Amino acid sequence: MDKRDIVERILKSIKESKLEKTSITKILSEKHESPGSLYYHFKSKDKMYKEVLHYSFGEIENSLEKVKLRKDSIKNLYRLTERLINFFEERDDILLFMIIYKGSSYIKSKTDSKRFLERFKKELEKEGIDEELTDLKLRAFTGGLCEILYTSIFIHEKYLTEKEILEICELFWGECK
Amino acid sequence: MDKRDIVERILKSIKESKLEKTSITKILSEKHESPGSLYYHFKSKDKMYKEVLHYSFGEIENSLEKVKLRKDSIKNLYRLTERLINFFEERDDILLFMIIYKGSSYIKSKTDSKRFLERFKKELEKEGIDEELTDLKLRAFTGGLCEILYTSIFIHEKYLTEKEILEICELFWGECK
DNA sequence: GTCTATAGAACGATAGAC
DNA sequence: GTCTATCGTTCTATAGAC
Repeated sequence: MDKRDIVERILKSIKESKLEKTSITKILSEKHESPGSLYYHFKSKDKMYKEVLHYSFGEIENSLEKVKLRKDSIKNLYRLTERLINFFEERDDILLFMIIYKGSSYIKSKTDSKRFLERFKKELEKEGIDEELTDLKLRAFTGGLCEILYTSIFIHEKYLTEKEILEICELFWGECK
Repeated sequence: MDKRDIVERILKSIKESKLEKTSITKILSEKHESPGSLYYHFKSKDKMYKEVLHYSFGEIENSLEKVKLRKDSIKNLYRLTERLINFFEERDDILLFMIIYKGSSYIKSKTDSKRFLERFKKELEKEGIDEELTDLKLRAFTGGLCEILYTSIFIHEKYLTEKEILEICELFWGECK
């Protein structure tokens, strides 16, 4: 058992049992382990959840960093969006956590600093849109995308079609010339 | 104490203490009441949360119903959006609940039937957009709007400016001619 | 319809052996 | 680094008096 293992188990448990029913007792009892070993790695449940948040943001960033960007800006936004969608469809546990973590008492910090959005931001800056509008757009994008993916994956239980992905891109980034 | 009172107290507690720390014991102890009276009104915590969801959707619907619609469609979408924003700024407890309820184990139903979106849908239909795209747009709108409002109200602790509201409308509904 | 009292389970966290 | 055992608290829910 290591930190990463604990974080992954918390994500799994949240997806299956939601926030209130995700407990230390529970994630241990599955594999008949003991709390002692868990508290060796983390001092408290607070610290565990903070690590879950940090890990989740990190995974998204890592995934986006693999996208090779070119010089023509709009296509870059399309590529980044596509990758983000693929990531969340693979890691629907992280998707759910991204949506609901604001409701957890274990994450008290008011920061919502989504560093992974920086890559999108840089592309938008190339187009010369003023910063305030860019931020608004990016918040609309993350919120909107998460809601769309949540409904598709968890309610309708299917992935987005290529057509839908294209429509999302056009909605937020404009038409691809 | 009646059903509505209990629901309001749960919303208040979630806003202040988040999901895991919102308990029957807690919402009672504030006013030194007893669990007996609470369980007279609701059979279980599940039922209470279901009522919170139902009540929250209802409040949004009631608020939107007061918007007088005219024949020119785009302005109607603007008016509805403005009212929705005003509502959520007044009822930030309901806003938070709308965002995070998916993470609660007490709300097991997979329905996300947001009836309050029907009013927006009808306006979009007038423009002759196909239904699939309309649904996508509406999901993007709700998710995006909630994320924007969450960041503004809970992180930056301020309301949206008129300019920002206009930009949101333009982003989702196109320019107002 | 609200109270007191309490059952019975689950929780987070710790101490100390190995 | 993982184990067993357990402390003290809090939880949902119920029974029965008023």
